[in-house]
Amino acid sequence: MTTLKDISRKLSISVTTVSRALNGYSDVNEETRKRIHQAAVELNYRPNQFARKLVTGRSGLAAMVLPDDFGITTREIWFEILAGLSVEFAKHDIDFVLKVSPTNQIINTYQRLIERNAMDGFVVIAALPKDERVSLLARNDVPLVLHGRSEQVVECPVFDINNYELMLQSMQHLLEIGHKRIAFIGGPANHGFMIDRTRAYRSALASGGIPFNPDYIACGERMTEELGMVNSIRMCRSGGEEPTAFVCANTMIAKGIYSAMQVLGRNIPEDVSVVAHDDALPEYRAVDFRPALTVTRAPLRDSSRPLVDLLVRRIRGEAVESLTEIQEAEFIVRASTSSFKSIA
Amino acid sequence: MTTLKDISRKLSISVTTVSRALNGYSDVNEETRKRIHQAAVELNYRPNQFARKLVTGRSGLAAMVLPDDFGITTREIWFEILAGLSVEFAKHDIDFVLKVSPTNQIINTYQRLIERNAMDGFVVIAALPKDERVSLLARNDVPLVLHGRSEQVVECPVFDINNYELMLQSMQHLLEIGHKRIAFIGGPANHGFMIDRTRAYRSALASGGIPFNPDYIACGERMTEELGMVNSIRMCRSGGEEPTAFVCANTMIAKGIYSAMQVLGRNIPEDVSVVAHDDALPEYRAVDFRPALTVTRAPLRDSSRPLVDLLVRRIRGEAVESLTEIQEAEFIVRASTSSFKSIA
DNA sequence: TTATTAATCCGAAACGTTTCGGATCGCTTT
DNA sequence: AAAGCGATCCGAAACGTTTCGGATTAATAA
Repeated sequence: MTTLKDISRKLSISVTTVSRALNGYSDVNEETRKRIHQAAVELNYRPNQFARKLVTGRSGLAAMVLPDDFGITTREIWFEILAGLSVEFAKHDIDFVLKVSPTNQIINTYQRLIERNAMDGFVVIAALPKDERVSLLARNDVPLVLHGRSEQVVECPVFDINNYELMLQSMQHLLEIGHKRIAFIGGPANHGFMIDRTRAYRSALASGGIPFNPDYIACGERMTEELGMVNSIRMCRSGGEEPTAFVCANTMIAKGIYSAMQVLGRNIPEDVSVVAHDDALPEYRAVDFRPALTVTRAPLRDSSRPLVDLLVRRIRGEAVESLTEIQEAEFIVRASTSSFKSIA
Repeated sequence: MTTLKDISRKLSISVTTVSRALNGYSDVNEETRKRIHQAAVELNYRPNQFARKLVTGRSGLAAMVLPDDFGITTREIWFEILAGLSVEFAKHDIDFVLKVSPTNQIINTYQRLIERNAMDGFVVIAALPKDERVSLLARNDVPLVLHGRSEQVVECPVFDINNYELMLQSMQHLLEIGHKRIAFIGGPANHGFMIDRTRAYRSALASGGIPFNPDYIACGERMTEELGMVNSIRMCRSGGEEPTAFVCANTMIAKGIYSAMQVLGRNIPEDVSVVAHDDALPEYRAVDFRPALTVTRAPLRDSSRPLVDLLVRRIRGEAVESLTEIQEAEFIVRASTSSFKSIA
């Protein structure tokens, strides 16, 4: 392995200057900088990360820790996130380490990692309103970026999609085309994105002059096909008035509703309209639904870059105030929604 | 952060002795070792990984690099593997780093990682007969463990399931209950596990006195439901004699066949038997198939521990010869196979 | 002419560990 | 009494970087 000293020897230039040349300091002559760079590529020099860490305190490592029961969603989704983060971090020369921990020991795992002081930063997914992970990291001055918003006033960079707005769009669309009995099937009620969307759901109802009906809202720990299936069936069979439209927190839930409607002999969109939020997973393409699914679309893949950018800027010491990014979703009307005609 | 020097100062003992005490060397008095340990926990001492790496050459990091098109299988499966590896490595105090790389740049990615010299070892999944990744790593003396067997005589630890044997078991079962037209739907033909299974497939046919029919074998790049669906339909519609049994490389393919048979109006197991190999993914439980699926079972999760054990032992310098582990699959007969009665 | 300044360079210390090569001391052998 | 030995400890160097605080030189300003 070639070191700074090797380059220094070859060129009869001090190690200091070699280091400063390679790190782009201004107090080295352009001419010698060129020679040094050339020698560096000739000798195939790679800085030793560990020597560097020892003196700078940076490790070139960022981590994410996930629960071994995979929390709110499925393996595919987690993998989608992981893959995106890995390639984005690589662009910044940061290695991405994955920690899977028993669900009830997540906090301990963070604690140990913090003590070891081996990570430059963390990405924290699926924010809770009062998130213990966030407060622990922040308290220890460990950089983190949060996906989803947390109620805490704690200072940390945040990336999120505009959950309130996208729910509003879906609702307004359904209201405009005449729906009055609109159900919402979503994820765990305590998560930030669900709070925002529920707020938007109720506010849209209110502005449409429609009273809120608690039977028309369903929350589940895991946003899967099954959740969509059982809840839509339950709502349609409860004896009261059936919903004429469903808003789903993701496309998997929508898929479950599609199956349920088939079983119940209802047609989409003639009998019931369906709208979903679409993370744009390759496995669940909204355009491939039959009928094609109307969605608010915000590809999960697109969140990787802002997440790592924010984290990297935080690690570099940028002020937290400037490190917030909210992404708008795109509203795409397809064939799964149509105006409601009372068949009375 | 507390360092060796802090402990040394507090106890008026040299840094050397503190280090040697903590690392379990024999030339330190039991009495002082106790005092040192106690001071270490009191001060909440954690060794600085980077200082250690600088002198020992070990980093406490292991990596896996995967293609961004997710190669032969699905995201769920990759995630299952990743999660298992992460928790197993953690037991050895090794951080698991995930690298996702464009498929055509995999080798470059390895190259860079090797040059940086920042990883203690790699786990390489889905062995090819002549695996460039393996030869590159081995040539550079970087420890690796291989999942699946590679033809190369290169020295590296290997973990695999006994693909030849499990295929033999499936085939013998089908032959015993009278099947003669047995199809095999599997993954990419160039992968080690497919070579082994195809060999077993043909050898079982031969020992049953049945000629090999190339129309009864189908290989695909990705072992998905779709693959099972289109190939089983194709085989049943090709005009020749339909297969009476299918052997599938995994349960997803089997699921595809189930759908196909339903579409074609064939009943399982009355008209056609189905056997699959089962990686025991929680999402595709063979017992939940209707009818329940006969399988050779070898949970993917169970491979994590042997994989990291082998790698860790290799990193510690154990001789490669002793580092091979082949796991047998369990054969479980369920309702998807029944004896073939010619309806002539 | 002398003092100032800008442009370049460099020596040495520091980061926290491990490890090599002794040193010390009290006992046992000769 | 001298030599040898085992148990226990330690000083100092080394790993490869970064960075602080100058040093040198030549050009510019006074």
